[in-house]
Amino acid sequence: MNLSRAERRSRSERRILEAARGLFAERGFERTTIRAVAAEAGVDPALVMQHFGSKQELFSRAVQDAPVPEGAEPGDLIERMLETLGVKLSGLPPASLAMMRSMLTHPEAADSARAALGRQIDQVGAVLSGDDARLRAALVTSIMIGVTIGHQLLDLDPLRDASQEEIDRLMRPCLLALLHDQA
Amino acid sequence: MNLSRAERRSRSERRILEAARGLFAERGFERTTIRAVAAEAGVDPALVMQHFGSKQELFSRAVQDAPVPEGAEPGDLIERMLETLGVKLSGLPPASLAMMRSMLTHPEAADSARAALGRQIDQVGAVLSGDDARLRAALVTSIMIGVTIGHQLLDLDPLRDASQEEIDRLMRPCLLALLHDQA
DNA sequence: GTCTATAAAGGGATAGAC
DNA sequence: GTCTATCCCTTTATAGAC
Repeated sequence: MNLSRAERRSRSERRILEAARGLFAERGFERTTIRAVAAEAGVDPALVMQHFGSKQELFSRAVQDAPVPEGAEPGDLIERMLETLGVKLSGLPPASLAMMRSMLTHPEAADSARAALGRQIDQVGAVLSGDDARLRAALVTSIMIGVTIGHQLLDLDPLRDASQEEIDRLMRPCLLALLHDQA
Repeated sequence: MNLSRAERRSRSERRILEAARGLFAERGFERTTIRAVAAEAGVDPALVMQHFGSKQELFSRAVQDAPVPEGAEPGDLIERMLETLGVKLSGLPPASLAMMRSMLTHPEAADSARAALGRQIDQVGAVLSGDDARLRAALVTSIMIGVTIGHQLLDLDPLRDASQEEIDRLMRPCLLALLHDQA
């Protein structure tokens, strides 16, 4: 039984996007080639272009679902933060990894990241009180990025070997010190 | 009065290295071209190759002085840490920026960074007590990376606008919570 | 819808003149 | 020591056949 054009098309697209996410996450934008994506997806390089028009567009589409991970709504902010960190340290979605991997070298990725992080900072900042609310929010956000990079992208030994509970336990007072109201 | 060959050579080398550091710091390894380095240094592209043999070698030489910033010797660890952070947030040397900028996408840079960070983690860990000394050291190190990236490479608004004293004041209890002895 | 062929550009590296 | 000229490979992107 044959598939319709549309079915085949969207099936190819999905496979290409998946392959792209994986490679962008692994190698970053510059070192990922259309050819490699096509090979990984088991299709022809020209097909990738046919579907997405350009490498940049492919990147945008592959990454758009999950910019840099957000998800800090009011509530038990710290617990939410740790929860998010937990997600980050276990199974951060490939799209987010791709974003982070590329944000220091690819200008467009940097812009997206800045925008996404800005939103997150605003969200967290809105929950905090004090003149320095946004600054504290920015520091917390940066800290989360640092731990995520150390763990997921640089693969630092002690972080890789640690259980999530341990990291939780150690990071909680640290985040608390930064988020807790103070002059 | 003419300069000797050796003098001219080392003068060129210095200018090339300076230009390379700047561009690697700004754009990362992949997006920095030999041609651009040469233009920035006001020399011929071929001369760059003549001096350094390959782009990779140029990168290594440009970055070797200051891998990822270390400098955490025993003593008042936290104050040292903050001091280092202060340096990072004001005038981190271009070589270190180049290193950080490239460490997520350039495999060789990643290796160097891992090694340098590993040394730093060991140093900090040696000062701490408890089974989780190394893990705490790794977290502190990652935090410093995160704040530095947010400030220097991503240029997050609240961090750019903040004074060093403010950041100091906010980060101190945060680092203290992580470094202070506990079960 | 997918592939072949190829255009077009960019960039690392080399040989040799000056 | 430095520059000119150039090779050659890689990669994105396009045109058109099947």
